[in-house]
Amino acid sequence: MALKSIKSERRRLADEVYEQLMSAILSGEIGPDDRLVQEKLAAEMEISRTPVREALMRLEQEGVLTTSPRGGFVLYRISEGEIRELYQARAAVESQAARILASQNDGFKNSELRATIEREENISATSVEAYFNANRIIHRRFVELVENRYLLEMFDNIWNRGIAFQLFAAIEKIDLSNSLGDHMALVDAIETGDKTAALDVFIEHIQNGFDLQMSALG
Amino acid sequence: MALKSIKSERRRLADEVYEQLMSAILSGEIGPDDRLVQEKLAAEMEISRTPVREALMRLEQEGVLTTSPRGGFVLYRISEGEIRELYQARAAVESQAARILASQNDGFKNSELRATIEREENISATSVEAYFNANRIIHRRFVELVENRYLLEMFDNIWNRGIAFQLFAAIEKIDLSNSLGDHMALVDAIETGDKTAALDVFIEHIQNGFDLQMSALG
DNA sequence: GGTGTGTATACTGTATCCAGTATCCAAAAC
DNA sequence: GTTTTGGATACTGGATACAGTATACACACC
Repeated sequence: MALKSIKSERRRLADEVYEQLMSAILSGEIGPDDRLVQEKLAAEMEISRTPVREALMRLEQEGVLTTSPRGGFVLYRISEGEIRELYQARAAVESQAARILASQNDGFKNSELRATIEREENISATSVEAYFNANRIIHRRFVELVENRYLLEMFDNIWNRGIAFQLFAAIEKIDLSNSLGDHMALVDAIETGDKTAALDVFIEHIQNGFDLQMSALG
Repeated sequence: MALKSIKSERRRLADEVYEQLMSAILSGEIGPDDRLVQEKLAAEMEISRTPVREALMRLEQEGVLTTSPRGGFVLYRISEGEIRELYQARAAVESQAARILASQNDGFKNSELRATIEREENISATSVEAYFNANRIIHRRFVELVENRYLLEMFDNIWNRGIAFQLFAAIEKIDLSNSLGDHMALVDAIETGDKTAALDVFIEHIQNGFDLQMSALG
């Protein structure tokens, strides 16, 4: 007899709320002009304010939301300077991931990366979110393969902050089809086994993304 | 008439609790065998459970605490594998900081770094915490000077996780007096303006710390 | 003595309640 | 018409109340 544990890791209601809000933000259902008020949300979801409050505060702490002076929470409006900082932080995490992958130079991981890129860039998506997601999945895969929970956590943390504006995709979507070569080139660099080269290529790739972003914003 | 704003940025009670707990952990007042129970803490601090709960959950989310099966929270016991990951994450953040500082090669910042190292290593401290703190301040200064809030946030996040074990100081304290040269060498590398060299030196420095840590544990 | 079962206890998550504070609006004063 | 000001309103943070669940302990049974 081998019964499976049923308890499915004690889920808090707040987590549910958190996820719902996150996906509503990602899908654009919640926009920059929406004010999120505890009471309203609680009523809508037919639960009490307590778990809603928790979820909102967590999103605030993560930099996705901010308190509005009129009460309630709104999407955090990132400044131009912060965008630069965010890209720098991204570079730190992802380039270090690349460096590690290069030093491992694991054939299986490399082909896994290529497969992911292939798969995600072949999606026939038209919406911005779809592009954002594809790009995110590709970049995330590099970090996942390092098998370092903290790096991955930092990665998610950074990308979540850009979520409301699809920051890291706003431009890349324009020519995502062209960028296939770019992403593959990242794997190429890793495959040389040259740590420094791999790191540099990543930093450059991200720098390019930043430049495009900036020129797009004006 | 120029009156100063009085409102002193709306402080939440939960923040107070958070800080008290954090410093109690840092000072060792709260040890690995202590169980933190909402009701008890609330009673002790003479407030309700609500803000206590918030603070505890925040510490849990940050990886400092974890829920005990018997209820309550306890210090998160980091595994050996996680220590490796944590050092890797540190390397990502701090080496990228070094890279940026090298590219700026700002004389003022460099001397600021030297001053900090000088100051902190001259403390005549005997306690582990004091050493931990000095080391933390030194390393933090590098990241601060990059003026990137996300990098700094990641730095704090990482170091907070090691807090309960004074992870990053456990060894360095042994020969902190010898390590003055080491830290100064970091600045030297930055001062060459060679981005890659600066990055590599940092990675190596952190790697050394990890090796020492491991040999001490194992 | 060891093993299983029922019951008390401890502690949590969620709901509700209460009090304070900031915002908004509209009427009064200039 | 503009500014001041009193008061209603909206919303939050914190306290309290409630109910469910997991752990621990003691007693019964073999």
